[in-house]
Amino acid sequence: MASLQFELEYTDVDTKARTGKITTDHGEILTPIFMPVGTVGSVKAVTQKQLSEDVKAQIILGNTYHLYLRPGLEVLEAAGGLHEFMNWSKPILTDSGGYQVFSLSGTRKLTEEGAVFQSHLDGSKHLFSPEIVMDIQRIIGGDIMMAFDECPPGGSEYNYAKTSMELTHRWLERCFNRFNETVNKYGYSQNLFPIVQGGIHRELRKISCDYISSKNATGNAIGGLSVGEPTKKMYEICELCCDNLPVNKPRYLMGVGTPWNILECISLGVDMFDCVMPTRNGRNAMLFTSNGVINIDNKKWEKDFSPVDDGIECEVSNYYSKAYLRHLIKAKEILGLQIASIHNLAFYVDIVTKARENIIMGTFSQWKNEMMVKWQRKL
RNA sequence: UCCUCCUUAGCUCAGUUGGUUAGAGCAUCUGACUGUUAAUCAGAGGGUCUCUGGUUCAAGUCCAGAAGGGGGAG
Repeated sequence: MASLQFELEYTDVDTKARTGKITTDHGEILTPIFMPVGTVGSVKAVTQKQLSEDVKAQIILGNTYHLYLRPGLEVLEAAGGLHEFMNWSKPILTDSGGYQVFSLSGTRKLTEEGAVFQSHLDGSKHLFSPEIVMDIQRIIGGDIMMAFDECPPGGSEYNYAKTSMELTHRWLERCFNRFNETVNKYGYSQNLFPIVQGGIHRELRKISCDYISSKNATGNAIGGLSVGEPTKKMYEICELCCDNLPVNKPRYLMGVGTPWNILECISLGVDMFDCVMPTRNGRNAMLFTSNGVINIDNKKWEKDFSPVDDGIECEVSNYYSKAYLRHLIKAKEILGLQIASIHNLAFYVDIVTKARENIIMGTFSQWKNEMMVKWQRKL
């Protein structure tokens, strides 16, 4: 079984956008790609069949911290890994818990050794060291494992960002050591992606990019963005990172973002995205559509029997009406959450698919501008 | 015909012994949500307290009528 391969295909003439093909033991991924987030082995409100057939997802995420706490490693190992456990035969990427260092900062302690989390489920304490996180991800069995990093808040000043980045780098060394001295458990290869940090400080990001690149990993990630910094800053740092990471390896921008964030960052050279927004905001009645962003909760949709979105190829989006979906959401029916989530995810996947097509056709820049104008128009 | 209870926000209702700008839930509308502790959170608008008189320094609160409605007795 071979490690992940990345084949760079087309590069846009006007921007730094590019298309490519990632090959894993669970199949191919065409880039740019958006990866639905399935934290606990479930993309909330969406079945695996719907993910494949309606959303057309090529790869999904799982989360080390959450899966470790529940169902736990015994169950995951007995199941034969997360693919088997959840019946998902396409690629899986597992986040390391580095984001939880940020999002659960109130219930964890950081040391050189690692992070001690206090479980949000029962209050019990758990050490996440780079080594332990590698071991856990071996058991979960994702095709792509993420390095254990510290994700500092977006506003962190230089000194903190520097200290944090250096810790992340030392942890990275330990991650690779452990990764290299262990093997996969289920017969297919796993890959370890290191993560660039450095906050919003250009010089730190440059240092981090160089260090991360030196690991010669099969793919590289940009972390620590979309965590409170201004959007302009995010783009600036994202561009700097893309410029300083290997050209012939996939670049994964973690946690980003809105559809317009994604198009912008594709134009800067990002290949892979993931974000909770389509599912979480969908559950909160925010719909991303071909005609703009709408709040399906509003009374104005009460008698609008037109499809949720007929501008994308998704049966669910084409089939159900806005009025019906509004009714379901208002009535707090589970089906409403399902339709909203499936639609938003399908829209996200559609956006990156169209981005890919336009890059190949050489019309990316023009198409992107048209989309940007469209999204500013709120229905 | 009599007795009794009710009438406060679009809806369903709280409003202590009469005492600051009359509250809640839902609904409506705004925000927020970016490697998920979130089917969540935050906020705004909206009321001649059914009407007419009266008592009182002061009435959604007390009194008398009227109107509409619920229940009961003939």
